[in-house]
Order: sequence, then C-alpha cells, then structure tokens
Amino acid sequence: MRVERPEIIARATEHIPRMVALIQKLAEGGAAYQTEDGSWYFRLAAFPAYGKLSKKDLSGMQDGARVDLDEYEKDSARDFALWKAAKPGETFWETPIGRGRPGWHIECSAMAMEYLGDSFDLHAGGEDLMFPHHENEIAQSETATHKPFARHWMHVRFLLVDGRKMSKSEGNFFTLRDLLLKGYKASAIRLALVSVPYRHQLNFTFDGLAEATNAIDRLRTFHLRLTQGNFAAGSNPALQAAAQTAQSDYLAALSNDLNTAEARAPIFDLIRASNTAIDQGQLFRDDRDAILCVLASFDAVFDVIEDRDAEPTHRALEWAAQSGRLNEVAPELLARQALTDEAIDALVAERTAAKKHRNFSRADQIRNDLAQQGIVLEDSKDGVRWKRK
RNA sequence: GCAUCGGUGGCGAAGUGGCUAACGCGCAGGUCUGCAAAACCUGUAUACGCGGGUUCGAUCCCCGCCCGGUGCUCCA
Repeated sequence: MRVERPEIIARATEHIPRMVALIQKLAEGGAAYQTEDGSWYFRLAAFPAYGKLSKKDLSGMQDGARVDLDEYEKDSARDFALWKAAKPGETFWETPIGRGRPGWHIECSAMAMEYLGDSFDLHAGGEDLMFPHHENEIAQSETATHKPFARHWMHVRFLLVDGRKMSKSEGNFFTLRDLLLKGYKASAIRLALVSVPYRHQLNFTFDGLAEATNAIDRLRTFHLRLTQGNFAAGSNPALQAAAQTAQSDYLAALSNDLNTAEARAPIFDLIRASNTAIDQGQLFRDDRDAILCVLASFDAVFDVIEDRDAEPTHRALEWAAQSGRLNEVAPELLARQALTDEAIDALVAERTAAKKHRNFSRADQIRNDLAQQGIVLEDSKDGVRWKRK
C-alpha cells in the first residue's frame, strides 16, 4: 500500500528501565502505590483533569458495588495498573520496583517521552484507544512531568464495510491481499481509503473501489497527456495562475486537519482547466512543467498517479501460487498478467500499420483483443497511448 | 440507558449564518474521431434526516425526535 515505514519502531521490552523510572517518579509524588501482591497502580485522584480528552465526566461514576472481587486491593476501582506483579509461569523482569511486567499504558508514555520528549506535537491512534488508553497515558505522563503530554491528538475512526462493522461473522471481512487478488489495484484501495478525511467514518464498498479506480484513471490519463504530449515553448499566464492556486488550495486543505477530501478538489479543477487549454492549443512547455510540479506535490502524499501497482499485485499472486490458491484469483487478473509491455507495444505497432493501410477491421480487432485483457488504447496527435485498466 | 460522531443531488463526499452549496463517480445528449477511447461542453426538473426554536435571514446555532457508527468490563 506504499505506506511509509516509521523512522523508529520501539519495542516495549527494550524500555523497561525507562518505565520503572517513570513509575518510581510517580510513586515519589504519591500518585502511584503498591498493592499487597506487588503490583503498582496509578491513583486517579492524583490527576483531577482526568477525562479531558474523551470528555468524560467521572464525577457521576462513583466506585460502585459492581467492582470485581479481584480488584479489592486497589484504593479506587478506576485506578489503573502501572506494573503487574509476576504470576507463576509468566515471563517477568527483575526490577527495583519488583518482579513483574509493565502495564499497558506505561510503555507508551515511556517510549514516547524517550524519543519525542516530555511534550510533543502529535499523538495518533484509533478511536477505540481514546478511552481509557490515551486518557491514562495523559494522566500518568502529565502527573510525572507536570508538562502537557501531546499537544494534538488524532483519532482515526473505524471503517465500515457495506455499512456494517467488518467482522468475520458478518461475512464482510477481507484483507488487502484478498482485494488485490480480486483484481483491484493497490492505488485504488489507497485512494478509496483517503477519500474521506480520517476524522470521519468511511464506508468501504466495492462501488467505492470502482469509483476510486475511475478517478485514478482520470489522474493518470491526464498525467500521460502531459508527459507524452508535445508542447510549444512559452507559457500561458492563466494556467500559471491556476497551477499556483491549485497548489496553495491543496496545501491549505491538508493543513486544515488533513482534509484529504477537500485536497482533491483543486487538483481536479486544475486538470479540467489544463485539458481545456490543451484542446485549444493554449498549454505550453512552462505550463506543463508547472502543472507537473503540482501533480508531484499531490502524489508525494496521495501516491496514486505514478503507476506502482504491479508490485503489490505480483506479491499477492506469488502468495496465491505458493499456497495453491490460484483458483481463487479473478480470471481477468490472470489474463492481464500474461501480457508483457513488449507484447503490447508490438500489437500497438501492428495496429498502427494496419490503420495506415486503412485496414480498420484488423486494427479494431487488435484494439478489442487488448481491451479484453484490460489494455486501453488512445489515439492522439502525438501517437498511441496505452494503459492498463 | 449514558456519552460521542455523523445523516448534503443517482452514488461518494467537502463546506458555509446571507453571493450560482466544492470536487469525484455514474447516466443522457452534443463536439472531436475511419469507428472508438481520451478530452471538452450541456443536462441529470424543488440535494443539506424530521419537527420546533433563536435570528432580518439557518443546511450551518439551540432543543426534541428518528436512523447509523463507536465508547462506556477485562486484555493488549
């Protein structure tokens, strides 16, 4: 899917001392306490701002009668674990605060502070983590440092599939690999997923995928038209201005809480303006260069215009071959894979020759055959362009 | 039940207290083309869930209702 690798992949097991230090600091301030079994808990009463992220008001949630019996040792039912004492048979670390393993939340605080400092700009996560995990991270971090933890939180909403939660029992569960083997391009999946801003819920459907596929077609066709066309030297002031507007509107949309839906609009606006100009012979070399720059800037984030779809599909097919599941692969996909670029070029050349001799039936036959295999031909002043559907 | 997010044209989806409510996709007609494709133009008749309220004015603010998502126990 061409998602970038993080610069740092931190492992909790490699940061135990850091976590222990954090717990000790909390204990010194009276915000952490140890129970009889050796576990450490965070005292929620030590952090009055608790609940500020998920806007929960805990004042109405008194420690009730339904507290589990095994939690009797805690001062308050809502206090959460910082460190869990080792139980027989479990792996554990031998530390100054005892034998055991870290609680869920402390590892995130410790590692975030290790690499980003006590305060940092962005903390992201799924919407399900807002409460209690991120709330607990804030509580333990800010109590320890007396500084704001993350300045901004980005919570990604879960996607729906066909209007429902994706789950195996609903029968609407599939992996990226499944989609690739059905013949969908990686870029289409990518564009479909960002067609709704991260903050909004995305309903993932096959119609949506088909739509994204078509949108990518438009982007790529236009890109080809620019890179393969011949343009006269010079520039068109109106297009230069349009390119600049598109670029700044695009960046403004992304700056606006990563509004990916809004960010697409100026790019498509520019495409229409440019196509119109090309049709009228009013697009020149300098304009082409300026517009290609805008497209590159779009692709630096969205990464769908340049066609890199072959590799993920190949990998999926290899997997299918190795696990004996080629029979589950969409037949069109297999047919498409059979054609090499060279073979296509040869057929295109044969068709051009046939056209020259006004043998249109042979020319059309070649075009139709290729279309059957997912190759689309476009005649233009500057020669024949072809693309894989 | 409580909390929270959302319900915009045929579909997806931005956005705004008042100018013709972006953009994409689809469909129909037209221009171009040997025919197509691509591209462009035009259209898709009254698109802002329902009912109140605030306001000179609400799709946007407030209240209620309906529908959908998620959280509200543990574990990571």
